[in-house]
Amino acid sequence: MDNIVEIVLAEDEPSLGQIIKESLETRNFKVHLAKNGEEAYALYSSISPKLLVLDVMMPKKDGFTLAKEIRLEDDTIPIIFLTAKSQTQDVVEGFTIGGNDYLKKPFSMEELIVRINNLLHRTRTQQNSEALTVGKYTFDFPKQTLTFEDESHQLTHREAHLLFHLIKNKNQVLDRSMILKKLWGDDDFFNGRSMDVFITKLRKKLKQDDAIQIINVRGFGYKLVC
Amino acid sequence: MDNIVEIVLAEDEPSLGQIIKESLETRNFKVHLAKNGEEAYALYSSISPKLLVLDVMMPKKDGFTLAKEIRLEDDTIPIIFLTAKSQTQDVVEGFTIGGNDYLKKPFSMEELIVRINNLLHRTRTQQNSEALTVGKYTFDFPKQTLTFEDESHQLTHREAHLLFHLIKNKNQVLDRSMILKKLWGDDDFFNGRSMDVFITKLRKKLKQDDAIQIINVRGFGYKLVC
DNA sequence: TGAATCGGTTAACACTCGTTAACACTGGTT
DNA sequence: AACCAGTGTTAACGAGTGTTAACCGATTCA
Repeated sequence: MDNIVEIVLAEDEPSLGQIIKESLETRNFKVHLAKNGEEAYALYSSISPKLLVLDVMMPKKDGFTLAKEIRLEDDTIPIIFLTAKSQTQDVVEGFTIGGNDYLKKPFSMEELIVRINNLLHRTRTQQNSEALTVGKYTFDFPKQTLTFEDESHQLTHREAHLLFHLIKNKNQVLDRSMILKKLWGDDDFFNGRSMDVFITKLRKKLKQDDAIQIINVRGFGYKLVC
Repeated sequence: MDNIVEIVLAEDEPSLGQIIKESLETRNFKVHLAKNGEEAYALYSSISPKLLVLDVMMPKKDGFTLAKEIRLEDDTIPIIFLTAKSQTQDVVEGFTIGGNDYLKKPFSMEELIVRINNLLHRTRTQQNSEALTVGKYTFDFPKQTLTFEDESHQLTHREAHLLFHLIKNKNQVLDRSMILKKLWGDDDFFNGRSMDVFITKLRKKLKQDDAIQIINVRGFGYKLVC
């Protein structure tokens, strides 16, 4: 019932990052520290944390940009921005809709912890384990199982993630390079070919319901229709 | 040693009461059915059951009132309330302190049985240890026992620690090298293989509930889902 | 029409993990 | 001391997973 809460913290200033991490860990949070936006995204994808704390100004990918990407996938996960004094108020406030909040630097650890607990309690009521459906299939993402009538198949991690995004964007074109960056971390030739292989695998596993198709849009990406 | 557990069930809707009674009796509980609060109190007094299952809305005496009276005499006996949808969350939760729990109608028999077993097991081990639950299992970390229905198994030290962390991070990926450092002190090749062996052992011991799975995330770690 | 490119598919490969069993170590018993 | 049971580590093999390579058809555009 009382799981340890995992948090991804993105802060490019190493010593500050370390201090925050340690402070939060004394409060029984499990903190994964990233030193830029890209790292934070990778951690977010692999760990599925309960909450994100993002410095706004970071190399590689700033906090706002990162938050926008994450909101495409999950529009409930709480995000707390750490903003410098120079950030103008209205820009920051634009981002505090949804499950967001922000803290101006410098801040006290207590303030941060209070906000984290507020946001966590606000969302504790809803759970994320809803079964997704594709045609006559049922797909349980956390369990990585794909069920057709009474037969369940276990999917691999990659297959499950790819299918998850296809379903989330059902009947829309899923951008090739976006999905590559999301799942593989980088859009290069080999990763692209690798993804094509997984599309083939998913097509095989989904062909029991021939209303389902994964259509290629040459040069753009794939679209799951059903 | 393990006498048959006696339960008093108070439910004013006769057919539902009968169904619950019969279901529980297939699980080797002896169930005494009352059709209102007063009857239930009489049964409680004469039988001294190990546990009570009380519908909240009943004629003559409602479940909460009855529970308050019983608590005057015995403040440890586990009580499970059956609540209708209309009951507000906070009123119900106010009663879940002490040895209480509640179930919202409609519920599955499985849910009820899991809660009964949890509560029975918790009182057997008294306050010193809070029982963790995984699916239909109950796990007592300090005692290193894993219980499924009425069968308890002793876990070894390593098994128990590993399971503990998996449960604490339920539905999240448990980082391979982090758990190795925590339990083995070092992340090297042999320790890694050793951990894999223990994962196998835990899977075997958890396979009586096939809703529970320990999923591998290649390169990252393991995730317990249920 | 022909060249270039993209994607579909299969198979080979490297690597990680699953599983079983043998082994070593510990502490307790006879 | 010899024995034993329980626990955890190491070894070995096989299966599973994901990447790379290779070949081919399809599409696009000059």
